[in-house]
Amino acid sequence: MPEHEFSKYFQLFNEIGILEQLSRAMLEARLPTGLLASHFSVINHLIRVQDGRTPVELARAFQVAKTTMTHTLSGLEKHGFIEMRANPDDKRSKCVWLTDQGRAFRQNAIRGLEPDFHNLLDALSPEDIDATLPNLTKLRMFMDKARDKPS
Amino acid sequence: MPEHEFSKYFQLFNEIGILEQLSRAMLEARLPTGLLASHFSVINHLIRVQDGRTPVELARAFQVAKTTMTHTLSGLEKHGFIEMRANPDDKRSKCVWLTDQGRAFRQNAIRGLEPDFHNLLDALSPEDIDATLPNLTKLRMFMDKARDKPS
DNA sequence: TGCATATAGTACCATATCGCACTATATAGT
DNA sequence: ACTATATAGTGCGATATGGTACTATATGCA
Repeated sequence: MPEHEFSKYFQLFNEIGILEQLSRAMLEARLPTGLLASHFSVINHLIRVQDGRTPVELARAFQVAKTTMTHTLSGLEKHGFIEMRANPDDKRSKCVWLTDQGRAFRQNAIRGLEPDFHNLLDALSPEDIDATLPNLTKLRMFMDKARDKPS
Repeated sequence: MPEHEFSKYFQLFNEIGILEQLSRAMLEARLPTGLLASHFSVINHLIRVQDGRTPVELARAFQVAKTTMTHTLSGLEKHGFIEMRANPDDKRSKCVWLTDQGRAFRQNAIRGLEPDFHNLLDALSPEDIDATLPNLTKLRMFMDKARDKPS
């Protein structure tokens, strides 16, 4: 692979890394003290795919260690945003259910982000996003699929 | 801001977050045990902007806490990849200098990434990157500029 | 010059994340 | 049914990162 081509992928991942940091900071600035992007992401995921997921399913979805997910969930439970109930299908397992407060937490965070996103209209139009997002999705799906294969 | 527009920004940052995690894992798989993406990034930055930077300059460049950078640098020093020398212009301060081993560490990591990037050709062509990268750069520069302003 | 304030680096503590090991339960093969 | 193996969740220890407070030095201003 020629240097100039290598460099393009390198730059792409570099921008992605910086943007991740900036966007995480933007989100966390809108969250109550003690709550992080990881907490929001889990709640948001439970809304999207329906709650009742098990901790292991969530850990896989976010590609974090099981123990990390246990820790994140215990924080969410302490805030009353989720409830852990027994899994009727598997006595080893539990299911995670959203509470009304958990749903409200998500709504408030999203409402808080709206002015931030509004500001971004000056930097990147919705049409720009339309031109960008499909490529990122394509790359993400490929890397996601490839992640467990041998190198 | 209408919901479908809000949703575009939301999806964009979601993809960015997932891609950051996947690409970090890809990089770290190519690094020697005990070395993380943060270590590589600092060495890489020192190559790009010339070494001799101070820890505070590096912390600002990566937007991490000063203490985090101290910790990362101490790891790099332990591996013999950098040297910390007194700053002749400021007795409070130090300068970070690359060693030959530090430069070799970067070269090896980059060489290791080449097959990974090669595989990505199937997912995202260099032309796709050309269509994507400028938008990401635009967004990153805007957010970077906005990050210290009041909301 | 002298003093107030700002900055660089670090020690210390809190928390997030991860890997390992363990228990309880589930699943597969006989 | 029995046994071997796999899986779910958690306790524990290690490390990465961030915040606070401190010391030494720099800078700005009277």
